[in-house]
Amino acid sequence: MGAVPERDESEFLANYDPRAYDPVAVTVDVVALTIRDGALHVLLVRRGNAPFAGMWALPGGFVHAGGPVRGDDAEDLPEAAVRELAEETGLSAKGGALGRVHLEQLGTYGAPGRDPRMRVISVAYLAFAPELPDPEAGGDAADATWTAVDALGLSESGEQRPGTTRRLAFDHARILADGLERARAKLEYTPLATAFCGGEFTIPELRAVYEAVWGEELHAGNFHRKVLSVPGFVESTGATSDRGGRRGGPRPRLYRAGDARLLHPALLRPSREEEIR
Amino acid sequence: MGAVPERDESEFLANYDPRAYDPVAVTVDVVALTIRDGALHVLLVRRGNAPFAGMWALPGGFVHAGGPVRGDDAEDLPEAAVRELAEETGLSAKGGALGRVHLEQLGTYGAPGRDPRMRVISVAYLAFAPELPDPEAGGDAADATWTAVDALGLSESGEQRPGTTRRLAFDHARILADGLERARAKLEYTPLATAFCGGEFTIPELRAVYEAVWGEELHAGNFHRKVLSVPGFVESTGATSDRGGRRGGPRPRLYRAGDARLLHPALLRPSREEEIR
DNA sequence: TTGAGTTCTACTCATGCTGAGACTTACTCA
DNA sequence: TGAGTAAGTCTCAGCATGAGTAGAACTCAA
Repeated sequence: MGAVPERDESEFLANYDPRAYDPVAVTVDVVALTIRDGALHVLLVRRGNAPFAGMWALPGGFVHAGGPVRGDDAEDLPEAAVRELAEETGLSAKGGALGRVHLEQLGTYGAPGRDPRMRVISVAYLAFAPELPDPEAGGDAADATWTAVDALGLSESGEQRPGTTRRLAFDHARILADGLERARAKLEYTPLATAFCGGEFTIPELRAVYEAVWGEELHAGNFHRKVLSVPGFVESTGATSDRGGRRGGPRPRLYRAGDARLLHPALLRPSREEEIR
Repeated sequence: MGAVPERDESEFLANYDPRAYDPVAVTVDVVALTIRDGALHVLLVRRGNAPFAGMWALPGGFVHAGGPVRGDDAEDLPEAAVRELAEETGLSAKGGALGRVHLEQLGTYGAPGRDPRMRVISVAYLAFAPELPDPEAGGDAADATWTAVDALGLSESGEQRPGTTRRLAFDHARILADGLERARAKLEYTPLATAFCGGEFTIPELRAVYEAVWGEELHAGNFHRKVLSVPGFVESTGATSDRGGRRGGPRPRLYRAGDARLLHPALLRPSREEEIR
């Protein structure tokens, strides 16, 4: 990063042969999450090509490395993640529906044998999106849909329970489980729940995000107090929603995301005794 | 992960040519941290070969992919991290000094141009170690030492301040900065500070770990109360240290790590107002 | 040997955050 | 129009925290 190579490195580089090593491929896979109908959904594509043709998978694909074969189109890892998301779903990357998604690196999965073709190292990304239009399949994907996470029968250990109809290819069940756990944790100490909402939202809508991701009901009054008391979490627009709740109740006020990057104090999920040991 | 390939995949795999893509290399780099003389130290090696020969770097190297060139020695990513750590430092991996280190994945760095040789994707690991013997250089390393983190002049943005003598190769300053921030955060909500101590330790020793990593003095009384009140953080051995503090004071009692995996409630670092916005 | 200085451990107290519940008000739907 | 629902505010008890005090045990130097 800004460091200057030594003098005699040019000679070294001229004689360097990358083909002297065993080949490895690098892919990106994206765990894209959104809230639909009050439930957490993940974007899945149906694989059109081998391996695992016909099974469901996270959107993703090979990183453009840049080099002699395909030309000098080297792309950075987050770029590759956005490109794959756009290609396989038909959603437009810049300014379009994907413009406002939060994207962060989740982890890298590289166990030998996880891809039958060759040694593949997959860098997984996690995306939080407000409600997006239905995707259109493209690229390698035969189909692409938002799928309710609950319908995938994921256990905490990263496997799908027997009897689940929509089975995931590769080690994507493990990656998705890790992504969900990361999302649950991030809601505690960052304001990223607002990334699931549109530009303006109500506190009950924000609470619905927490309830969908954590799978738990929260105390409405305490949640309200907490959100307003954490500095920079939300800021008031002064406006009021034009409708009350679905089944009655007064019209909630509208807020937008504040400028905080961390919630302090954090908004901890209730009772996680099981996870502590 | 347990999924069975479809019937006609064998034909597909027989015709698959991994060389049809631009070559990418995958490396692992390790941010190995320990406490020496009350200060946080990181393991650095002096590069013996180009690129960046003579500069300091995190221990690391290429992952053995397995395949036709080098033989079927495919290794998983954490394995590669432990192997590189052992090779470049002379510390023995299994049962030896490296036997009790905590290892976790930190993140993956793959910007085009970060390595002048070719497109290199580096998977970084973070290791927490109790006080280890001085390393012996090996492998590609011309030298290997524990270096005080404070001496590297790292800014929060992941760059070295001008005037720092020991300059880091590649984007290793960025990786190290990310590793330090991860370590600081992990001490808050996990009992991993105990991984910096030996098998038995005193509460003042544990406090010294927190103070070294956070760079802040803690209130001794409150720290003591907190550590003992969090369930599963430490358990008593019943024994007492055979010496008081360096400059006086009663002999502290000895504890060992408990069975908790998360601290609840967390042990938050004081006053981070700056980091919130 | 003694005394000054240090530190472990335990305690107190004020403050602030949290969970649980009650209550008022405003809205939807039948 | 009335029953049911939910937003927003409030109260109260319990717990965790930060800050300070105090006693006892130890090291080190005079």
